[in-house]
Amino acid sequence: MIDIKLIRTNPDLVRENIKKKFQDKKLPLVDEVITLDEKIRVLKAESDELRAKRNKASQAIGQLMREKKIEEANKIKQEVALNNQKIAENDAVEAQLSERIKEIMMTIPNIIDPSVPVGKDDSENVEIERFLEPKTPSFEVPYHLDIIEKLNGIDLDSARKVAGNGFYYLMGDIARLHSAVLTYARDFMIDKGFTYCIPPYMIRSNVVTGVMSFDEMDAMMYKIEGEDLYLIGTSEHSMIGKFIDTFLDKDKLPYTLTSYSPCFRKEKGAHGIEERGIYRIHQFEKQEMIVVCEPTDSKTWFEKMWKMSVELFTSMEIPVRTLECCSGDLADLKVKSIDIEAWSPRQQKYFEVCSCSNLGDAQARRLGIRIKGENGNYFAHTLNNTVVAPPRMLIALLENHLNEDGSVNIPKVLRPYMGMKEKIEVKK
RNA sequence: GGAGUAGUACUCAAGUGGCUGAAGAGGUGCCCCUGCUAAGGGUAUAGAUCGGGAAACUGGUGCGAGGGUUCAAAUCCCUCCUACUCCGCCA
Repeated sequence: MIDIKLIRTNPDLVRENIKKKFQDKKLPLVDEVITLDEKIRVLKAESDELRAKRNKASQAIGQLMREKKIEEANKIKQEVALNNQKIAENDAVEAQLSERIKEIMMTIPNIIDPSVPVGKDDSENVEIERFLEPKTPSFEVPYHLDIIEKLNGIDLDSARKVAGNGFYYLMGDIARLHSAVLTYARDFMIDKGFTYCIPPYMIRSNVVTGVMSFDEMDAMMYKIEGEDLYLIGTSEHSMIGKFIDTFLDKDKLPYTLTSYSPCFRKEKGAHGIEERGIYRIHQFEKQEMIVVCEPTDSKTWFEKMWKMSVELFTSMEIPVRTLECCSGDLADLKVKSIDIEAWSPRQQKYFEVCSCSNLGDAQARRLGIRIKGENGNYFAHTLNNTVVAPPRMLIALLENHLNEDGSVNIPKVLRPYMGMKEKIEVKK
């Protein structure tokens, strides 16, 4: 959500930005919101004046009542009643206008960073840099489910019976590896100076509507029956919710948090063949990082954050590349975003495992996250990035460390979390 | 889950319909007096947010949140949230 003042003072910048994002349909909205904004301000001024009149009249009535001049008071009462009718009418129109303005403002995209490449969709995202040499094993790498099954690491049949499609039992060493990745990633982030946090896994509806649109909510969130509670789709929901409608102390910034949570998603809609197994599921676990900082620091944090992801993955000996989101593929709230993609030896291509985003002040404006400044308050900048999201990242791990006999090598950094085991062996 | 009490500005706190956008105190800023491990006196300072104005300034909203009653609500009514105490239940 951008500042409506920006539209008042620099509508061309906003229009340019919309064009860069190939959302030309939205161009008329700029003019509409300008007109509505003018209308509502005129109306407000009128209402304010009427209210001022009423306040004065009410005071006068009080004065007269004290002096027991009841009749005079009653006369003024009648006038005020008329006044109030007009106020009520104005209020109704005002509510309508402001709702439409809000609706529009929610859809007008955030101003993207000048460094963001212009492009229509994800096909025009730009590869930035590769880290570690992508491997091409001499043998055929099976689908991740087959790798895991051969290691007795998963029971989908029982899961389907117990909870339905989209759930899993991870078993034995695979389950342990899953936890090891999370624990290692947690410690990695703590070493980077982030504060570890376990947030609520359910949130109230007012937080949900604060962090996403109705359509997103409908497509993703599970509601608890009979309660005003939803299961979180990512800990970002709880973590950003932590800051809704708050004033932050300048000297406590930046907030650098790394949170663990299970994530629950409905995942409505059809899924492709490549999304079988544990790629897209209703329940998974994730370590996340978020930063709330001074506006002047967000660019620096953005660079630091995606580099942390790269470092984390390369430390587990998984080749990755960074891919910059082009203007058209960038979500409306984002200023800039970089995906980290891990190498899949089976598919001989990279696939997304992390997404690092700088939201500028758009999210903070929408949620009322402000910093107390010496000369007035201003909105903070917010950023978020995946640390690791197993089981998905497990796919990358297993494929990259697979041996021809079906066993999987455990990267050195994970061994302390795996009882110093070096390998997960195929069970006979 | 049941019963009770409470939620006012940076903090504590007064306030049961108009004279309260908020007494009083603490805190903080400045000044004075005094002088030694202190204290006293004076004075200033009220947040947030949306408007108008070049500015001085000025209008609206605002007393946990949202509704309602009224010419007028911190004050009365309803719903919700939070905290505390007691009871019940339970990892």
